[in-house]
Amino acid sequence: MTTKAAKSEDALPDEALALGQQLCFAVYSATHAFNRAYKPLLDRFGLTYPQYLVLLALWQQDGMTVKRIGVELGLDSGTLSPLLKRLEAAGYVGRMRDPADERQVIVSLTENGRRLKTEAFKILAEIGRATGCGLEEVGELRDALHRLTQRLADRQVEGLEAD
Amino acid sequence: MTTKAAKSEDALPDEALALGQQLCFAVYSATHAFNRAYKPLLDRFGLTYPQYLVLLALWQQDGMTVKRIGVELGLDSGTLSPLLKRLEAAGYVGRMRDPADERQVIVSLTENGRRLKTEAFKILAEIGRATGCGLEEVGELRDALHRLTQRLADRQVEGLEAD
DNA sequence: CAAAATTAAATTGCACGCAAATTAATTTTG
DNA sequence: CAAAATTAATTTGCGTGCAATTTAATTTTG
Repeated sequence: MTTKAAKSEDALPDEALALGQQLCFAVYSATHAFNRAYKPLLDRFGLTYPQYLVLLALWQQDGMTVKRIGVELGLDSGTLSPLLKRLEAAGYVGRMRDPADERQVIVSLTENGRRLKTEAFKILAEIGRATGCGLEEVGELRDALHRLTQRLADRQVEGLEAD
Repeated sequence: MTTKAAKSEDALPDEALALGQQLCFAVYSATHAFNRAYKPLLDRFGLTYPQYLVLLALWQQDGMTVKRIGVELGLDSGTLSPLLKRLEAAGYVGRMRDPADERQVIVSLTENGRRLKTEAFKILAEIGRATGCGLEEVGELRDALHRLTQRLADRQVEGLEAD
């Protein structure tokens, strides 16, 4: 025990830094686990998980702008532009400039994209089984994560002026 | 309501597909929120979040092989090799072939890398504040996520033979 | 109303994350 | 013990994510 770091800092024990103790790592790992679980289900349709998220958003509200989709998913145009181009190439969505405001691009489901919605319910059920959680447990965990995300995001906004 | 998809499939209502209802999306969003929260804290050291995870692992157990780090973090060598090369270039770790088994590469903290551990306690405290959760709440959420991750991973392994 | 500021997408550059192929070393086995 | 199989890293290729820049269109202002 030659390294007795941070003893006077916060009285945090060494184990506080252990990976298994970190909430952020638990979230990080769960994200990857979900990605791996979705992959074989989405591969059949040539979709990636983020592309699937875009379709989820469009199934709820078709004809959104790139900007709006970005707000829904928390992604910027730097991520969405090439992703949407691939979704278009795959034949699931179409893109066209809004005649009323040529800056905006409206993304709409194609017939194929709409058809896929039926399959999504099966994917949803499959993933639901894989999580092995009851509906109530899923709901609680989901809400707790939403609250956590919100608090982290709030900090970001405040932090622009604070120390 | 022209699209009445999946009515007979699982009796799942349309809202079941809403982004806000998805546990996977809640996890996905939380991961990004953590990334954004860590970014300004890690930028000062020229570190990315995954690089920071590697350091967390090495602070617990120095001198691990690439393979072993991959097991701890759930990453493969395709991700770790270039990441470790950057950590080495930044002066936080050194890499050398294991003389006893030349296939393996042992990753060790440099003096600089060890020194950074002290800062990590401050980062940890800062993030802890940003989450705005009590220790108990963090612990419960973390454990629930670990259980979820485990169940998803189990499915992956089984799924190799099952339908 | 024209110049300046703002906004929406797209583009560029960099770092994951993963699959697949490659290389080199070790272990298994015939 | 030599050939075959296995293992550990690296490399390559592709799709995110995000910061920063660019381009084009719209809104604000002087």
